[in-house]
Amino acid sequence: MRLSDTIEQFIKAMLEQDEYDVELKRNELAEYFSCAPSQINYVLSTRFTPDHGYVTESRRGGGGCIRIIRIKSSSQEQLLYTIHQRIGDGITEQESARLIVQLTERGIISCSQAKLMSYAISSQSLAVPIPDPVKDALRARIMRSMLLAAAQESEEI
Amino acid sequence: MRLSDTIEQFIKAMLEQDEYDVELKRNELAEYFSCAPSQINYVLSTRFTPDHGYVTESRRGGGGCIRIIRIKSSSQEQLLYTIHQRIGDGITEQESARLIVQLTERGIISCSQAKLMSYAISSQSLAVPIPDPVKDALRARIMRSMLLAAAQESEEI
DNA sequence: ACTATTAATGGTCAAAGAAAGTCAACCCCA
DNA sequence: TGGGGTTGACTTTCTTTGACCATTAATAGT
Repeated sequence: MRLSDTIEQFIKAMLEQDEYDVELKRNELAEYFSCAPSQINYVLSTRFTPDHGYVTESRRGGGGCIRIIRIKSSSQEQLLYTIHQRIGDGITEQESARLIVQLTERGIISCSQAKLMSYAISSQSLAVPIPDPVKDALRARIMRSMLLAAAQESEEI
Repeated sequence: MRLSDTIEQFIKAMLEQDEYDVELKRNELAEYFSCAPSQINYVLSTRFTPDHGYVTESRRGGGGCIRIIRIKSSSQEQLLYTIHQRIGDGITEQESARLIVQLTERGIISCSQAKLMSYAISSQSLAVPIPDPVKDALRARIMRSMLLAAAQESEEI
């Protein structure tokens, strides 16, 4: 079995117990598996991405660590996945607005969240000198991030 | 846990009780935590700045001490306005993070809103090929928009 | 009283240390 | 033989410490 797979399973086992999230030391884990620390990054970036239903955070420096948060597989996550598909590499303001309305109507996100999202990706917000295609790409990224944040929220209840 | 974090929490716990401000002896505190006195300065300068919602004063010489004051805001609208002013033409991810934490701690925005904002202006979101200064400008615009949205929310209550 | 000295504080800054991130080269097997 | 897996050199970020500096209160000397 590949080392990466072993590490992946190890982390998933940790998440089984802790349920919601897990904190780990990159160097300790690398030591434990006798591999290069960057191997851990590889595992995270190939198996613990939002697409896989996870978000990661980290801190450098003394006492630093990596935190892996699982987004529960619920109807929310399914929806997020779908939306993920719908957003793609770029999205216009109108398309975003439509998505936001739909999500609100289905009660997946709150009105407060909807408003924040709309404002965040409004043309007002993005009124900086960059080409339109880049703006659409940017809007897509911001939307994805915000939906991820919302997904985490809906799970913490 | 990091020493700095421990000291930060210790000070915040003191502030909880006294509500408004706290006076402490740098050397005593350093002694208590068995660290270099300058560690206290580090904690103050990284976690108790005006950006974090605090100001500090100090007096040297015999009987000298450090005073940490929590900036009190007259009203939510006032604070939102102030912060709005503080954003200017550009803002980094870290500065934004500080603002968001401050607003959350004061109960002006919810955790849900805070998370959404953090994610919206994360470097992840803004990972498109544009120069850093433009990113900072963009982040400023998005932050302003989102704060505006939040302000409208809190008005409606 | 007035000044000089000393002791008691806190401040600054740069270097060392302790993580994690990045990236490109290599490795290997289906 | 091409794409996923592995490694290590280099970078970035955050923390901790210590040597040296600045200021002030207390005290000693006149």
